[in-house]
Amino acid sequence: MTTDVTDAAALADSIRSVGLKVTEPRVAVLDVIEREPHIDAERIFQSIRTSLPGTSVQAVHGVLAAFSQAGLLRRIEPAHSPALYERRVDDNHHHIVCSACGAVEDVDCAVGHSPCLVPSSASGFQVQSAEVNFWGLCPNCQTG
Amino acid sequence: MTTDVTDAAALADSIRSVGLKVTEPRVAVLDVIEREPHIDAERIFQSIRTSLPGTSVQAVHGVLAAFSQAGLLRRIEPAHSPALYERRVDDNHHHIVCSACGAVEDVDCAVGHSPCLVPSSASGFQVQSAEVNFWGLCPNCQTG
DNA sequence: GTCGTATTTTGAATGACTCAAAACATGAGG
DNA sequence: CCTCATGTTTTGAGTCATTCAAAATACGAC
Repeated sequence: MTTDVTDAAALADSIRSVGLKVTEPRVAVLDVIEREPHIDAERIFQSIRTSLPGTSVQAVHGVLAAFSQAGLLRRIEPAHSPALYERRVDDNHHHIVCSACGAVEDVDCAVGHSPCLVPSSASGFQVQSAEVNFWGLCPNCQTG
Repeated sequence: MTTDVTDAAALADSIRSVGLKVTEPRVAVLDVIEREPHIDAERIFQSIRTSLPGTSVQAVHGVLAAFSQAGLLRRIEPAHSPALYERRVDDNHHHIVCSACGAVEDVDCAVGHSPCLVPSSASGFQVQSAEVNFWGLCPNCQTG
């Protein structure tokens, strides 16, 4: 149910590895995202508030900002949804969101490696990254 | 500089054609978006406030909501930016945003027709639409 | 164990947008 | 052309997600 010692150590290592101090709130936040990817700040706060009384949503935002900046987390911002966070993998994967219930799943790039980084015409822009979100109905919300 | 009669009539027609009543604020908002695509509610309000004193940002939001719902406008929501609006064209084009100055340009689909609507694995989702935003540096912000 | 600095706490403030009730204008019908 | 019902806008308040700032605190290098 709760984090075992091994996991906690691994989480602490990840945090240390990007040059950040290891603190209780940070380990707790990373742990929650580990077990539930694509979660927003509010729900992270709800998950840790029992084990860390005295924490606030603002604190969670602070931790998330530090992690995102350090490259430990990836922040995704689908339309009509608060920002969601996931542990960063180096691949360039995208997301599919259920327009009915909001469920989010990972989706690999359609063709081989990041075709989405090569738009046909970039109007002179130097393309650095792409943000791709698919919308549809998840299996549960497809009635029939 | 300002809308001539012909344009105003054309705008009114577009509005009527989707079954909405033609009102001053609506014509004004559509006119602004016509000449400056990818604009947000606040800036639309700034553009029309002189010619329509007594208008408010909320009113603009109301007009935009009505237009979006009627399919007259497309609403795009890039990360770190308020919602932007553009006159809807039926093609499935995407956008490229300058990470420095925020400039937005249209981008056609990378390969032929909407390849972005066919992710490799949809995890059982019924894909309905895709939201694709590229990020990079616009010509102006590329120093050197 | 001590101490400087990074981090968290606490509380307030912002930006973008939505909601609701009252005043008003559009355009269909007479 | 005038009237009236209904669709729109106005006005004002309220919400949600997030950020900012100052004070209190904890991490971990020494």
